[in-house]
Amino acid sequence: MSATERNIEERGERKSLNFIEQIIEEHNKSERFNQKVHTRFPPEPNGYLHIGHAKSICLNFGLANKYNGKCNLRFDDTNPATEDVEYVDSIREDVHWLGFDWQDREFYASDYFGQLYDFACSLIKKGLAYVDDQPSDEIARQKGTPTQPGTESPFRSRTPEENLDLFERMKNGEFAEGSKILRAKIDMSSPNMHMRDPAIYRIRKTPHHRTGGAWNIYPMYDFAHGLSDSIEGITHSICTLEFEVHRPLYEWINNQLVDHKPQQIEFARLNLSYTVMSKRKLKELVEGKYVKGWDDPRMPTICGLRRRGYTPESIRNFSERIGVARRDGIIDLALLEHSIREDLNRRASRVMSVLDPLKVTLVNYPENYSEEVKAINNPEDPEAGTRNVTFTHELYIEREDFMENPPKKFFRLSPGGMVRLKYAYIIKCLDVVKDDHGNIIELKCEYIPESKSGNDTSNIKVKGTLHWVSIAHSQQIEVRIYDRLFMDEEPDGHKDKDFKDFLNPESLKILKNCFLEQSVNTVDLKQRFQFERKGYFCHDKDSSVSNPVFNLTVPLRDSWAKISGNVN
RNA sequence: UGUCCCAUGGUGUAAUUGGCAACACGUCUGAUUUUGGUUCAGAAGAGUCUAGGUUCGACCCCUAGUGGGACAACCA
Repeated sequence: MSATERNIEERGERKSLNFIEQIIEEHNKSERFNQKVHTRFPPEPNGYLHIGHAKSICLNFGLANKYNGKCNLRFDDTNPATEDVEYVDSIREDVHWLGFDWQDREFYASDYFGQLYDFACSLIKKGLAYVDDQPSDEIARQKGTPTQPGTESPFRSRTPEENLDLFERMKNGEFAEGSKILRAKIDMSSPNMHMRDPAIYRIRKTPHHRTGGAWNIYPMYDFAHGLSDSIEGITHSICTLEFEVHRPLYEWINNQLVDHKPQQIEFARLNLSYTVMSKRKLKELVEGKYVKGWDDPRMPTICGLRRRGYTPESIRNFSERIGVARRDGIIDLALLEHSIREDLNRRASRVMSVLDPLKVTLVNYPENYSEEVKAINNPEDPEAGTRNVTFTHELYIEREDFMENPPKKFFRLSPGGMVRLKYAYIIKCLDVVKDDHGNIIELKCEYIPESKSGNDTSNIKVKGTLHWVSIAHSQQIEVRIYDRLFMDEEPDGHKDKDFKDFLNPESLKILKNCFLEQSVNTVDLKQRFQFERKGYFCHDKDSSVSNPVFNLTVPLRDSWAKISGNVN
């Protein structure tokens, strides 16, 4: 656990409990679950996990951890038509990567298909479930509307014997998909639509990714979920707000069939500004090639954030900070960015890289000479030590660090102006070289020999310090600059517009002419870097030996951008 | 013309009913700084959706209203 996490936790323990913790502590007082806390994270393996899932994962595992309980990983795989092992693997990887361990408790709703079938039979025997032969559209019609009661199915009064027989034959594959369905017999006039004889088992002849062709019928979510929770001894079944209206059904089913009855608790799902979070929309972005895949660094998926350079710790801190409640809202993306900056500031090695090079020639520095200057790897961490960087008469600086006609508060390089090259010398700009089109292509500068970092006797005070690389001692790299994927705070919050209308055309900029100091070995890189004065970067999997690629994780805060009006 | 949930600075969360409200992010000042980063010091910003009620006392309890959300998949 990090110092930040500990601080947050201590603050939390000293102060208030979130509403779920309050419920748990009430249960502990009343001994409802014998002081036990057992949660589960129940993804459906039909898509990749995103930052919203991370909130749920941190919540479920975090609560278990806090109350000395356990948290299971359970795949809610009751719909073979949409699910796949590809997703199972990615989910497993993502939960692990986030830092959580479910030990030997990796379960699948499909593990319980046998038991679930038996439970359905008992429901039938109790006269609380029946097989309906009507087509789905007819059943839907009879459901009524939220304001009008439904009507009862003509098959509602079949005898348990007949239902049992029919249900068994459904299982045996005697009937076509959609021709019959098992429904719970509850109340067609309930104000809660979910209580109007909900479907609990349907015929599906699609092979299941785990049970293969063993089953011709599959339980519906409402039937399988609560019973799976009960089977696993879950005490607190935490889910998002949209399941709130399912809670009466969740409880009805468990009340009919089992002794151990978990408590379902709903919380508001995470919404992040400038992004979309629904699986459907993320899938649309991937399939429509608006992004390069589920792990595109612009995606809010766990794998996308990972590739972007986010650390598990930063995501855990983020979920701690956003809290948990029952009202929906939108979290400011700035909070996520703050979390990763905070983490990377502490641990990322600083290196110098020029992303938009402008050549600087030091006219008074010997041509065939070079010196090694000492650079600090991480000012936040003395243990990180130092490294040497080579200094010569031909350098690159950042193009934006020079202005021919600078505004007042610009304290970088300009004609006649002086600036320090970090860890090296102060230089003075003597001349601006332009091409035929008037573009600046080079600066002729002189260096001040007495100004060398470490033993500066020049007595010159400069306001700016620039990063740089020696042209002869740098390596060319590709840098991918990412910005928010959407230009609107709530891209899916406009009734008359498609969320894709707000796609940011500049969400990815590929810079191929960047130069990185030689000290960095760009082969087989796992660590994250701060490119001085620019931001945090990580090595991308698209890298090759001849073309190293770095992703921008997040830029440094930039108060100059605010002053100069170049705010993102 | 229904049922249920929600409502606290810009954003997100707090506040054993009992000191006109705290924390984080964001914003703004200033200091430090060989990263316009970090750090440090400070500031602005809500009187808790509205109206009643209970109470000596309400962000908190009750009622009504308003606003937002959820609910009619053989999805989860």
